[in-house]
Amino acid sequence: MATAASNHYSILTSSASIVHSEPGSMQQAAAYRDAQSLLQSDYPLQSNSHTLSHAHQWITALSHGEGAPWSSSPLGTEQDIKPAVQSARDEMHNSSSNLQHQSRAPHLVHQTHGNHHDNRAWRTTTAAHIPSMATTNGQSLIYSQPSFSVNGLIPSSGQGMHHHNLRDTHDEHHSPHLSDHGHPQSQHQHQHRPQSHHDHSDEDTPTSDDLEQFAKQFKQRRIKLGFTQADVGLALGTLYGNVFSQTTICRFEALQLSFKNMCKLKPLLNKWLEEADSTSGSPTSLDKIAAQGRKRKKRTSIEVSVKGALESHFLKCPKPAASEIISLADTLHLEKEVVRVWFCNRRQKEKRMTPPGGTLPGSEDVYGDTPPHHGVQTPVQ
DNA sequence: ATGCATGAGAC
DNA sequence: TCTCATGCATA
Repeated sequence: MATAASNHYSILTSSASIVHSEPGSMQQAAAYRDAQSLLQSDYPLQSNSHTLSHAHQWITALSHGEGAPWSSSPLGTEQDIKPAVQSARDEMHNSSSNLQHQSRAPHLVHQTHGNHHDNRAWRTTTAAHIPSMATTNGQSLIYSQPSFSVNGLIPSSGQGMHHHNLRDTHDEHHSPHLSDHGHPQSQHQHQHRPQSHHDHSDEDTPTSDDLEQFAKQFKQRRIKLGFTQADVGLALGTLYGNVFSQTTICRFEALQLSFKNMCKLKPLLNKWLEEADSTSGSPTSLDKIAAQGRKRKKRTSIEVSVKGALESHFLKCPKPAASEIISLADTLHLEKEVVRVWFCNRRQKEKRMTPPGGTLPGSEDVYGDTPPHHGVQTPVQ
């Protein structure tokens, strides 16, 4: 208890903290129980009436908001609209995606009309040509890259050493190559392309199905090849100059990133898969970079009860005003900053493709619906 | 695997 | 001050 109040900054000198991410992780978050887990798994503390009403709210939002504003905005405000609209958009986005997944039959959902509300990152241009990969997939979607040495993958044996661009001092900014496509979010990565190019079947915005499929396949292969999530993250660094952490790879596999982010990472991971596949057989030596000391606020652990309080506030008001945050912080005996960040993270969580949470087995039929599609149940080990 | 945190960029 | 991408630290 009394967390937060006494946090200090720890100067850590620890080294290589992440070297193990067991290849045998067998928890596959059942992908689409969205609303389910979203409403339940997080805070079972709340009453059902609460959760249900929340869900209902979403449904309402959806029914009247078919033509999502962000679905057709060509350029400019593709990221966010306005605070007011924003929240509405949030809910709509979620509800729509949730509902979509719930009510849909195995596949065939996208296409049909060029506008599925699920998106905000994939600009509805056309999502009707992708299924080809979703079903058979594999690596038909690799785009030609200059040419990267494989040592990004297999730093080991014959290679000796490689230069990994340290990500430790990440405060500088990610990496040189990122500037390639501008900046992460609001820019335009490569999404303003009408269709001038063809050949690559890859850059097309994938559908949520595509992403799900790919993520699964990716994980399988990765495991089969004996790489950890951390390995992949590092390999991407050597291949592309963008190092990613175990966390990010993990979230990708679990579809816990935003659509946009998923779309951005997919090509990279796909490329990695290709490389890894072609060079499978070679040994892998893990060469981890020890973290350098860096100041970082100690992670505040918020008590369960306090979390519950925050959560209920969130349900009422996902975007509390500064003053509200302050009073809340005061009430809960937390730092204002902690509360603020909590809400930010909470909102962000709402926007993920698939909410985290174990999705309790057995209690999922609340919506009379069921999981899932993909007729190919690949045992993800 | 995930919770809390950081920082850049957009309002 | 928010969003968004990302990751250290930790459960």
